[in-house]
Amino acid sequence: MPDSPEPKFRRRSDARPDEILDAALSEFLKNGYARTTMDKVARAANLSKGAVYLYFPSKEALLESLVRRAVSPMAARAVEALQTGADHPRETLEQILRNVVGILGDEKTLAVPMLVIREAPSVPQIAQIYRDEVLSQMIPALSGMLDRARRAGHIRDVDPEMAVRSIVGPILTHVLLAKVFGIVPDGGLQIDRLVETHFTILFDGLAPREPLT
Amino acid sequence: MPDSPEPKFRRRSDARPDEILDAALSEFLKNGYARTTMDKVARAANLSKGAVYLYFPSKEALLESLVRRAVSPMAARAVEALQTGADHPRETLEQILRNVVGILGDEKTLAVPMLVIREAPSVPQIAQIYRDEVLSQMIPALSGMLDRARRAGHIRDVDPEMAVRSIVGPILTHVLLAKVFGIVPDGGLQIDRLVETHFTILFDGLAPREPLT
Amino acid sequence: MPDSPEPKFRRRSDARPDEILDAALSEFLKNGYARTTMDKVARAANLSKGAVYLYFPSKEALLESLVRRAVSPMAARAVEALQTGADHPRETLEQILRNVVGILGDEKTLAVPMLVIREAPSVPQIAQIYRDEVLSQMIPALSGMLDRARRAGHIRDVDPEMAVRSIVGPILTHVLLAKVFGIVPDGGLQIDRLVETHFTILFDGLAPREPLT
Amino acid sequence: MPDSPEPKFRRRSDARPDEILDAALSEFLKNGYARTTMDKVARAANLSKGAVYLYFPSKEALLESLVRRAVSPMAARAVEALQTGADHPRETLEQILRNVVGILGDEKTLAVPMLVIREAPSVPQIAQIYRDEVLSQMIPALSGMLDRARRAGHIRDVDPEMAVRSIVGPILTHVLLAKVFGIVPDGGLQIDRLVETHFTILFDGLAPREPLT
DNA sequence: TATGAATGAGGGTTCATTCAT
DNA sequence: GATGAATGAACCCTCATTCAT
Repeated sequence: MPDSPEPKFRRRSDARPDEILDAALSEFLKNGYARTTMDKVARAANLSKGAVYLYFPSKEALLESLVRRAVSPMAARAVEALQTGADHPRETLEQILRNVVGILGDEKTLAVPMLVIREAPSVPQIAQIYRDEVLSQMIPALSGMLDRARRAGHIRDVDPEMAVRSIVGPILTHVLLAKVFGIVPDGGLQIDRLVETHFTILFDGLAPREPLT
Repeated sequence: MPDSPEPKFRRRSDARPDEILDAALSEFLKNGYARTTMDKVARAANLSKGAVYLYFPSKEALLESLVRRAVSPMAARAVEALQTGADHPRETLEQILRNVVGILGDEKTLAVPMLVIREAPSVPQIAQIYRDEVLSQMIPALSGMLDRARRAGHIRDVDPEMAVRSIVGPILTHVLLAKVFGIVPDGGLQIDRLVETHFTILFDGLAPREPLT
Repeated sequence: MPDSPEPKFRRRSDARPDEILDAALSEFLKNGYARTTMDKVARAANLSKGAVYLYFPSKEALLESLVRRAVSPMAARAVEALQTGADHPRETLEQILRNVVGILGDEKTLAVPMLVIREAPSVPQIAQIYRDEVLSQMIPALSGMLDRARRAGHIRDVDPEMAVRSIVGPILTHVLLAKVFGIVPDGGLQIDRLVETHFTILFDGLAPREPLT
Repeated sequence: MPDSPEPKFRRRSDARPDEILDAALSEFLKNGYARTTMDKVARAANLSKGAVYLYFPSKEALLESLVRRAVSPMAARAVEALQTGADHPRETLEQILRNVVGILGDEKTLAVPMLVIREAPSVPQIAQIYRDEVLSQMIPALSGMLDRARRAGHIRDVDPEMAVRSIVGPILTHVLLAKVFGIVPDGGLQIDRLVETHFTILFDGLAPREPLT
């Protein structure tokens, strides 16, 4: 990126807002929303503090835009998940989880949910956005699918609403342990190992085939 | 007008620090660490702003102490879990999870982990404390127990380290959905419904006894 | 005021708010409300910026308090004016005007109305306060008195509401010319000369006793 | 999409500065000088922010030019007033006051003096301009005329310099009450009613022809 | 021990002004 | 001439921390 000698004024970047959001996301993740100054965000985007306000009216708007930007593709995935393999059992779930796992590989996509979890209590709007745009679509899609699978006899008779927690919980936990507490298995995140174990348990349970106890 | 109906001799008590921590926890929970002023904490503890500094040298020390205080009993439970039902399978896990679930009912105990998750990235000490004092004991205890159970043939051949995520994940997720996003099943948290479903899946899996696929 | 060596913390001045208001008034008059920074006000009151906010929640509150403080004694005078010499003519007016003129001598009392005139368009509250607390009492009092005097035959048949403008107008103009434009008669404000001329014209008019034209 | 219905050849006109001044005046009136941004002025003149700086070097220059522009015709009127009705009494004054009253009807002409009164203390230049170009001509003209009238026996023996305050004061007051405080007689400004009362008092005084007191 | 007035270092935001295009 | 993105200096206000009492 060899700008000749620090061009003081870059020109017409329609990309500006996105650049700023990227910078903001990175800074917010590093120190949290409250501890991040607009100046830091600006500098991370190679801009002056004032310039950020040409694109976003406030710090909160920055956070909100950040979430909104990430939410659209997620909503799309949710709808997709809803429409695919209607009442197939294992394959559908596997596909959905592969999707979810794909997210984990992409730092930037993962970053937003992490941010939302952290900041939701102080900035309820973003919790609401996330809930309305992502969760309120994803969760019913999942539990709906589980319910259909259950009625079709593909899975056992479980409470679909709660079963959803069993499906996403282990993965969420794995990520939280790693990102928040730095608890990572030897040799990296090892998502594959996680997913394999998760699936084994999810479908077949821990109990041996011939119940012992 | 020194309020006469107040207890006659002011307890110069050693309870002061604890009262302050209680107040701090309650305020931090309401608005998050960053948005809570020392003055609010002080007033919630029926003290003046300056007095808080007689017991804690800084706001961050308050947070750290808060975590440290909550961590001791948790560590104890972890050790306990480690020692009880050595290699029994289902019963031990059930007992442990009942323990965990007990925590969920207690707002105050739950509050600290929530706080840690939120503030960990900006205040690495508390993440460290929590990891060292709680997680680093609890997780190996769990996975060790799983490993023993596996070797004894009580459970199937799964990766113990990952299986831990499957055990606590659904519960953690349930709580996060509720506390962060306000996603609560009709009729309240319904921990019992959660646990029942969780156990069914955890031990027996989703797949019907006579595998279909 | 010999403070030994700059006592960093002065103690418990119930006079603080008044000191701050005095400082604010002086600064506002010098440069106008908008151009005066809170820091300047604070320094003029020998305080730090933050300390001002212990007494007044905002810059606007400062201005408003300023006006309110000045308005109370004025309202009192208005009531007084209303009650004195019911329908006497010349003497009453003379007394009232002497009152008004007394104000002109006191820089601090005069300062507030000047401030209000300047800032009213940008801070409508203070215009409202001044109108409600002072003018709405003073003007009807004056015109009421004129009306009674007229009915009693003590003055000629003039429109009382408009005549009020003729009574206070010359004095207000004299002050505005001096304070705003620096147009002062040789030898100072010379209020006496003003009042004498004003009264001559007010009661007897410019026209010679035996009309010439 | 260069708006086609717009006039075909953009007037690169010399009218630009005047348009900008018109816009500035209108905006300054609405919110005061300090609260008006250059951007608002520019937009009100259908220009970009930067373009305003092609015509005026600073915001203050805008204000100063505004005053200067308004001052020329006023000075002309003053001179006119000075030369017409040399030593006639009532008629001359009446004519002059009609002139002044004419100004009151024109919001735009009135606006500048109002602006000057507000901003004078912080922008001494404009006070000076106004004083030098308008008041320093108008006041001596008036008092000179009064002096001549007095010596000719057309009016009584009053101090001409102070009598000037009696002439313009009531009108100025009427306008200030209305514009600053919103104190307007029922049914509008009613300048005619004001002038009639003012003249009656100015020439004949309040006292009954046969003095009572 | 306890108070709370006071400090002072920012933080978010605004806006006059500049300048590459 | 004209634009509008960009700057940067303040400004208002907050709040953790200090300290005389």
